[in-house]
Amino acid sequence: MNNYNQIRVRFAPSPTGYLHVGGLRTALYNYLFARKNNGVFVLRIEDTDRARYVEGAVENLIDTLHWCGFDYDEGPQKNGSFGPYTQSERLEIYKSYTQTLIEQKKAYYCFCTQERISELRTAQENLKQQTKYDKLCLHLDHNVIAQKLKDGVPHVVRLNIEADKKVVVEDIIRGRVEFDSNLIDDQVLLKGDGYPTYHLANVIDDHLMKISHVIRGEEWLPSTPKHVLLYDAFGWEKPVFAHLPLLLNPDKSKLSKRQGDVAVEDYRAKGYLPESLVNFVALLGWNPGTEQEIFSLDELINIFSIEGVNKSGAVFNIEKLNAFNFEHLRKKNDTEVVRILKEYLAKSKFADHKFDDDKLFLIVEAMRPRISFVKEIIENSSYFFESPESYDQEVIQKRWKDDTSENLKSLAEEFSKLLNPKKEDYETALHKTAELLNIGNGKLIHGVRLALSGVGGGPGLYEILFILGKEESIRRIEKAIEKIRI
RNA sequence: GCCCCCAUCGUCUAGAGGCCUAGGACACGAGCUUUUCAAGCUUGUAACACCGGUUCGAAUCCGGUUGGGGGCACCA
Repeated sequence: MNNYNQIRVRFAPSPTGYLHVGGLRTALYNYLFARKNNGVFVLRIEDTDRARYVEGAVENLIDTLHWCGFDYDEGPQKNGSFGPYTQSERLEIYKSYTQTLIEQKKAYYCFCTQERISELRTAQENLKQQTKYDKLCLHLDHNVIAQKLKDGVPHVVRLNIEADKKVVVEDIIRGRVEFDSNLIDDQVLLKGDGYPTYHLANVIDDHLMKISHVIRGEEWLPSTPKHVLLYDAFGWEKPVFAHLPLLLNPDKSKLSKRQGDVAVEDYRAKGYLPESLVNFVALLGWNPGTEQEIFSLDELINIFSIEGVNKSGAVFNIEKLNAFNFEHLRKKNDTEVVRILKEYLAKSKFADHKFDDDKLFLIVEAMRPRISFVKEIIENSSYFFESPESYDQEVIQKRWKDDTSENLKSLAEEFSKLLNPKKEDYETALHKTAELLNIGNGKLIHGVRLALSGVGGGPGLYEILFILGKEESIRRIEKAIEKIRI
C-alpha cells in the first residue's frame, strides 16, 4: 500500500506539562513497532498552541521518556535529517505549503470574525443542523481578498472541502472506515496568529519526515478524514494509520485527571518501577497471544506486533499495576534493590544515618516477599533503622500477658550469654528458655517480636534478631519491659 | 443533535465456525504451610449484552436492537 522503504514512526506530544499514561502507551507502541522493524522512532514536539505552552515541559517530557527506557532516534536535542523537530520552528514551512494550496484553490482565506463564526454555530445548533462553516469567504472576489490582505484584516486559511465525496480511512486496527465529506467542516489550517493547526502541521510534518505509520489514540479517528483530504490535496502518499483503543477510567470514560493519577511522573514519584509501568501499559490493548505477562522492554520489542492490538478501550486498573510492580521487584537482584533502597534512605529521615551494606542486604532479603514497593521497606519496617517509639496497642492486648515481662527478662539473660550469635543460636536460646520456664515457645516469640519491632507482623523473628544484633535486641527487650504496661 | 468506534468473568484478556461443559492473569473466597505478617502451593466463585439470520454446527460470520465510549474549536 505504501512505498516507504523504511519504517518511520513518531510520537508527537504537545508540551502541556506532563506525560499522560495514555501518551506513554502511544509512545511505547510506536517505539516497539520501530525497534521491532528496524525502523526509526521520531520525537516531534507539537507546540502550535501558544496559549497552552508550559515552560520546561519539553525537558520534562524527554526526561520521563528516558526514565521509561525509550530512546528516540530523531528529535529535539538529537541530530536528524528531517529537523527541526519542534513545530514552532517550522512556521515558514507550513506557510509556504499553505500558499500552494491557496493557489490551487484547495484552500482559501477566511476573514470572518470569531463572533460571526460563533453566531453561525449557535444558529445551526438551534436549527439542529450540523455545525460547520458556511464557506462565505470561499466566494470572495480575488480583488477583495487582495485588498483585505493589504489592509491587514485578520484572517485564517481554511481547507476547501468538496461536497458529496466519500472519504475512506484505511486503518490497520479498525479496517476500512468511511466518512461523508458533507459532514466535514472546512477546517482551519492556518490560524490568525500565523501558527498552523494540528491538522495541517501533522500532515505536512508526517510527509516531510517520511513517517510510514501514524500510530495514535482513537480520539484522532474522527479527524482523520480531514487529514486524508489534506494528503489528497497535496497529492501526497498517505501513511498507514493505526488508531489505538483508549485508556479508560474505572467508569469507562476516557482516562482523566479527575479520577486518579494520569501522569507518568505521578507513578514515578509513587515508587513504581519503570519496567512495571511499561509492562502493564503494554498489555492494555495488546497481548502477545501467549500466557506470559511479565516482560522486559527488550522482550516486548521482540514479541510486539501491531496486529495484536485490539479495538476496545481498556480500564487502567491500579491493582493489577501493583501486582506487576511486585513481580518486577522480585525479578530484581538484591544489589539493585539495595541501590534503590539507599536512594530512598537518602531522602528519608534516616538521611544522616550510615547503614552498612551487609545490613541493608539482610533487610532487603527479609522484606522482599512482603513488599510491592522498595520504599515500603522503610515505611513498613522502620524498626530496622530505629528503635520503636511506640507499640501496637492491639498486639499488646493480644500478646502481652502478666508474665511476659518476667519471661522476657529470662530470655534477655539467655541471649546475653551468646557469642556472635547466628539466627539458629537465637532460636536455640529461645527454645531453651521456654523449656526452662516450662512454657510454649509462642509465649516468648510474640512478646519479643513486639519488643523489637513495635508491631505484630514482619519477617521471621530470628531473622530480625540477627539483623538487629545481640546488643540492640537486648536493649529493645529491656526498653519494652520498661515501657509496656498492661 | 449529528458522525465515528467498540461490546467474553468485577478488571486486563485468550478465542480468527467444530479443539469451548469458554483458557490465563489481577482482585476476591477456602485450604495447606508458617506459633507473626506476608510470600508460596492447592483450590473455589465468576463472562460470550440481546434478538434475528447464515450453517449440519456460532463467542467466533451477517443484520438489527441495546449499552458504553470518542469526536464535532483559530486545542492538540
